[in-house]
Amino acid sequence: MDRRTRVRFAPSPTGPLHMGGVRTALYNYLYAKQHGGDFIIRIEDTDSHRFVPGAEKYIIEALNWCGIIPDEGVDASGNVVETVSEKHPHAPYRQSQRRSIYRKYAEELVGKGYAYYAFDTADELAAKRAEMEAAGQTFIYNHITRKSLRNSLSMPESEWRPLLETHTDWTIRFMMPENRVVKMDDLIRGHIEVNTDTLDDKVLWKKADELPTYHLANIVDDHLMEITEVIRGEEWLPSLPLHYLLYEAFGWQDTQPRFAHLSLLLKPDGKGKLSKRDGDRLGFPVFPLKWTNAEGEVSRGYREDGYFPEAFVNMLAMLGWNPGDDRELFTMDELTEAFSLERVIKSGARFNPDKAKWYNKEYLRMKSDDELTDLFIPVLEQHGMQVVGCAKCALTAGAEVTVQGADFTNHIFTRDYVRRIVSLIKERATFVADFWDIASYLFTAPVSYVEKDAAKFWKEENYSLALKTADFIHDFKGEFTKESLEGPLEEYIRGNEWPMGKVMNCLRLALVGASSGLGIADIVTLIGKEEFARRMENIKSALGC
RNA sequence: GGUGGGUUCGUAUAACGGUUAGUACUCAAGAUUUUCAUUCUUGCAAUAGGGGUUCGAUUCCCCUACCCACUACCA
Repeated sequence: MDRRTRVRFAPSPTGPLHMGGVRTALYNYLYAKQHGGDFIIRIEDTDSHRFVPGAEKYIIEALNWCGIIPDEGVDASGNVVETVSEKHPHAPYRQSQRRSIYRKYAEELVGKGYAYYAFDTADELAAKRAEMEAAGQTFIYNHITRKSLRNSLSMPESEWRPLLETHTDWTIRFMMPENRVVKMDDLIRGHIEVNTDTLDDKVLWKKADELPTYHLANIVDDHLMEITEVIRGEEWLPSLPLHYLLYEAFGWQDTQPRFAHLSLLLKPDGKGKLSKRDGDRLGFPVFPLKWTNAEGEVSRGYREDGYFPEAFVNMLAMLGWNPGDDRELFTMDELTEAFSLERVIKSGARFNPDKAKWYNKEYLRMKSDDELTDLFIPVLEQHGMQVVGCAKCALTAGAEVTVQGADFTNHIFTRDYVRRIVSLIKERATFVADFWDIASYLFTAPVSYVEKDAAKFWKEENYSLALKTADFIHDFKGEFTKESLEGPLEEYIRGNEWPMGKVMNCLRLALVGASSGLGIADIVTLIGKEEFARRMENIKSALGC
């Protein structure tokens, strides 16, 4: 009764982990941490036909990026553990490497009369299914049909026993009891009852691959690994009765885990569950990390799109769960503290890309200027800018001593210059990459002027005043900082009774190339008088005066 | 078709059986600002439908509608 809490995330390496899968892993992780228990990773690769190279690595890397670190099943260098150790007592954690242990459990069920050998080929069954469907009926392999099919129940032992050796693709099927009501409890959905007559005799083990199917492997491993709660997707709810019956057949009811089935993530619009196509269609990632498939098709990832993992995780956590009050921003530790399966929503949650962006924006403004500067520097370098005065940057010899803040002709800037800009623009951005779009004019002079804005402001009655204002700024004798310039500048324009908006926007046009951006005092003190003068000359020759 | 699950503003969600049905995102308007953005204020907008039970139902029960999942020797 006082068992240590142990939960597991058991993905199938058939492709990149979908954000819904990340959420399932997250809820498992939060549950484990909250109860001071273990979070285990197990790779369910019993279907060799659907194996995708690289998928396993992707899944672990994705979880790692999200801060969802397994206690067991994956080692410190991110590899799935294959050999038993104190920390990983249930190795291997890949079902394909556990194949030897499943057959005996399947045979045990046959011996106890809970399962039987079946010799029908997949083709035969498919034909039968098609035949009955054509007649408007549904084929189910169950207590009614199994008598007329080829198996150890319908054939005499003398006939089927030799087939075990000669036949290469027989299976072991679970013998679903007749007309029994299975009573189940789900931590999220409550009590559920299902009559076994609606269920079929599921394949538990297949000779052709010498491997179990999901159902058997899952139950055996959950039992062996002492799993206490199974938190998984809603698509498993229909097989819950089978799983209950399997625990019963093995006599493992005492340690049977409790189950919680999570609802699915739905498309932002229309009907159905969220798919990769929705992301392509509506312009958002559905995968945590970028993924390139065998055909070379690339799927974008939240990481590459510039999302912070904390924001992504926070957003996912709130999709189908809430703390019961109005709080929306949570660190992983706070989520661990507040999480509860009781407050997980039963209905499907429609994913909202706008909300995901909002989360990132919130996290971006919580970051320190230094941290954001570090992230912005690579973006600047991609745009051909060079930043000096930081360990990470490639330093041109002597550059640090010669550059005073900004060198526009050589595109060299000090880290401090970048940091000052970051602190001014961080509230305007959703992603770090936005910084460039917002502030490129602080690194390189505008090469064109937005036509609409130019037409609106660059008129003689305005720019004649702006030119005089530019002279005033140029001749300003005080300390050339925003703080000391701003007041006198405003005073100067107001004192002359000039239209503030028009004058400022003419200057802004020259400095930014558009009528948007930071305050004029901010811009000129940042770029310096020299660059300011150059940009005034540029606009005069470009637009005339 | 069968079985199971689900249904509160456009979206995510809150509401011991008693609230003017709250909050956030989006959107719109206004204020502030030298522009843009930010910020602030305000607004738009929901209990799927029908029956019960009850003094009283978003909440409990039933029916209908709609949505989703499952219905493989895939997970």
